Amino acid sequence: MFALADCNNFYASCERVFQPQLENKPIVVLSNNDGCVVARSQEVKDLGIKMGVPLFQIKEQVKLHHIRVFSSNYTLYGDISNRVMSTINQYAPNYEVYSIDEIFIDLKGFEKHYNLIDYCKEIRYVVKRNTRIPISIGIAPTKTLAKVANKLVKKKFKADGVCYLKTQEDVKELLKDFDVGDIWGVGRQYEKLLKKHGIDTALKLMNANDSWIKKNLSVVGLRLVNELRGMPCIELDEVPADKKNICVSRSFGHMIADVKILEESLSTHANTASEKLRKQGSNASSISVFLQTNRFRSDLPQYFNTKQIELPFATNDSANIIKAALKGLYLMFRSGYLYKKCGIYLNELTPANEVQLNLFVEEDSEKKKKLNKAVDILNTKWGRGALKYAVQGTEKKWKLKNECLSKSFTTKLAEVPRINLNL
DNA sequence: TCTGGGGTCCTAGGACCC
DNA sequence: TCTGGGGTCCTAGGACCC
Repeated sequence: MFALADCNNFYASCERVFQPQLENKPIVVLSNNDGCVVARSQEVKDLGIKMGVPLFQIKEQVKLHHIRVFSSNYTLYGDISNRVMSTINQYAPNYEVYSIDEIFIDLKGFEKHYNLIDYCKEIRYVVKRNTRIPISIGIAPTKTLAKVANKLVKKKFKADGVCYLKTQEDVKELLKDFDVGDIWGVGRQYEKLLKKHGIDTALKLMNANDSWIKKNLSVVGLRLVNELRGMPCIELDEVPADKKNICVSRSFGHMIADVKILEESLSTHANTASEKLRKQGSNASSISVFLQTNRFRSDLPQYFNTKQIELPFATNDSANIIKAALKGLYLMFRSGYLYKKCGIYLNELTPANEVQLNLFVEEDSEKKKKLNKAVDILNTKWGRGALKYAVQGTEKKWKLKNECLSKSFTTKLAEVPRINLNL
């Protein structure tokens, strides 16, 4: 038996934690660069504002309904997420943190000692009490059904906050009018295909023909169908696997023509990517970098390019990776364009303790490894970017737009809320 | 004016081997 | 006219997730 706990309107709820005056007020949270809506409070969902719309397209509604607008504050959301997760895992030793606002927990055997609905209601109550974040919980025999149950809480059983698909009859009854496109693993393309063939509900998908599913939706689809039938095919992933690729990219706050500023931006992304690589204890054997103009500006000349650079040996040294990234940049760069975005991928990741020796090139020295370690420790202590490479520059002319950023209430001493007491 | 970022898995098809 | 059979590895592209 699994449960999926999911934070309601997570980013919007985080903004309310230290600003209770926002309770019951419409809130949207924007993507990086204050571009698109990536999170909405219930009030905004009720207004019919869709996920992912660009802010400029809803300017009128924002004004009309006094919608509070926030830039995304991942420092805050990440910290609140950790608090929610650690509260929940006190109730379930086996769990998988699936995303910033979702956690699967293993409830196998719990039904012998507890009423599962009451147990999950208590989790909800304590999470709300400890963190002020409202959550919903779906309980079912497979992860896919737990996802369905979780969605049903929001659609049908909001007041309960918990939905338990206990028997096969419950499942059939509730899947009967559950839209096939709302199932975990059915995206836009599969939804279109399934509906074209008359499979428009979860129940119909559950009863679909196996070989047709395998042929059209591959083994992934077949697994999904079996999960709907109550046959667990997707296990709890308790230890997150090492990343196989690491990507760091950002749009610029303004369009950029100057290669000097591109150097600063790309080397900063290369440095961040190297930090991530060291954090998971891996090396990269090759990187690729990309550079692109603003694809929405059809009035401007467009350019996109990407370059793959083989590293002489597997490394996680920032200096090596920055050097390779810049080499790629010089190969790609063409003057006369206004650029909007660049980024780096680290590929062919291998464990850092298994470096293949190269007969002709000397691999990273102990000295370099110590240097990176020291830099990482200092940046952890004093904040990202406390120590950086000169090529990263100091002006950050390329930096993101985030004009509506709330404070880092829980992670920056200077921004911790103050309370005046008149005793 | 203005349009996000970071991942995974699977399959088909080509290149190559004997 | 007519041209085998079986396998691996790699990559690009397409699907999905948050």
